[in-house]
Amino acid sequence: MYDSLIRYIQSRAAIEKEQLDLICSRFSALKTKRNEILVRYDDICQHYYFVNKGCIRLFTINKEGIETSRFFAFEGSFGTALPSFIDQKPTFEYLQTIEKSDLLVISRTDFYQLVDTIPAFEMIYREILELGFITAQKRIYGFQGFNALEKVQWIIANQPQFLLRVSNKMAASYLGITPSTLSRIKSKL
Amino acid sequence: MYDSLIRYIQSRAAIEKEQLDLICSRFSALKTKRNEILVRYDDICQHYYFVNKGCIRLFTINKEGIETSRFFAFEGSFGTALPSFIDQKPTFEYLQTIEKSDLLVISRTDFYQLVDTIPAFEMIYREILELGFITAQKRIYGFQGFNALEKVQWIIANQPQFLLRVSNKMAASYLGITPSTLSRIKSKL
DNA sequence: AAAAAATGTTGACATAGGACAATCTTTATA
DNA sequence: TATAAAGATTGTCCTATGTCAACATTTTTT
Repeated sequence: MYDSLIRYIQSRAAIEKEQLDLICSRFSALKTKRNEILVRYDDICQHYYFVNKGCIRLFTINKEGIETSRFFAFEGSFGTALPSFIDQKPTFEYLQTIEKSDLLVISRTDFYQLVDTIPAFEMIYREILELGFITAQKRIYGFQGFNALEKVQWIIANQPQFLLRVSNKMAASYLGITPSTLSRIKSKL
Repeated sequence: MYDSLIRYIQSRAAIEKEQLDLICSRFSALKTKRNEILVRYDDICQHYYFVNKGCIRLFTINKEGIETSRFFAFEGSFGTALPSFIDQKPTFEYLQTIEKSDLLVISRTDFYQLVDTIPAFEMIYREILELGFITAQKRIYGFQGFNALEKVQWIIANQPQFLLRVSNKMAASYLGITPSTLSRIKSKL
């Protein structure tokens, strides 16, 4: 059950077995259905999730009812409504599993307790933040000035599995284009 | 000289005078001219900058010679070419002071040494990353689906001083619109 | 398995904002 | 201070992509 998480940690930091066990002991298993909502608009996010199997999606719904996908975490990666998790303010977004999924969950309290007591875990969190920051930067500046075709080519180059795993509608809303436009572009590739 | 930096740190973490002095001792003063380049395209970023006075800008120039502004740091904040600073890969971007500025500079080596030895400093860096992450998210998702007018309104609401401090050209390239469009919008506000 | 709902595709049309160019204004340089 | 260079503004025109609608396909529910 913890195999993937252990691999994740060991590939990023040298750590003793005892501490690794301590970390794992703070995560519990959670099985979810397709389209199950984990965090709602007004919730304050209290958990960090690790995806063993499936996929979680972070998204918003605006006043016109249009969904915008913000972030996807696939197998072997962490995800949550991070701004709310950090600041403990309402998320103003939704977190869901878009497929039947196996997750590992840790509470915020336990998470920060591990961050504060296990240097290797602190380092891993710092790396998640650094990487998240860099990814966000690339997303902003990669997309700045890109037209629809270039955005699609970018996502194919950077996350080859993305268009295969995610519905057109979700993919389009992630790329900031309409499903019609994405459909037209795909037919010409 | 260190007043602003000390205020920055003390407002974010409880810290003893001794450690505060140690931190300050690792920063040295740097006076720069308007449009002085601090980091070039092929450089690997080796310094973190704190702005006492003036403003630093991070930007790129694409193959057609068009500049895109990525980030601005004004008085009392930190800035650098963070992805390169973190990963020690070429920046592929430029860092400059857009006005005559007074900066404090710390080397990467000293910076990470402070992160690893002074918990309060580690916490501040983590906060910078968390905040940077949140800001980047807001920038992405705030702008996703915004038209030009909404982008301008957003920047006025979120960084009121921005349009006053920064040239039209730089502001437009930050917002991902042309100077013409920005000009037209401002005339209708 | 049938019916209903959601999603995907494709066409016709409309429009926001980019490209380019002509001034005007501010800033830099000699 | 004069001249040159860079930036800002505004007009005209054009294109990428959005909107809306019709139909096709896939998924969900009964």
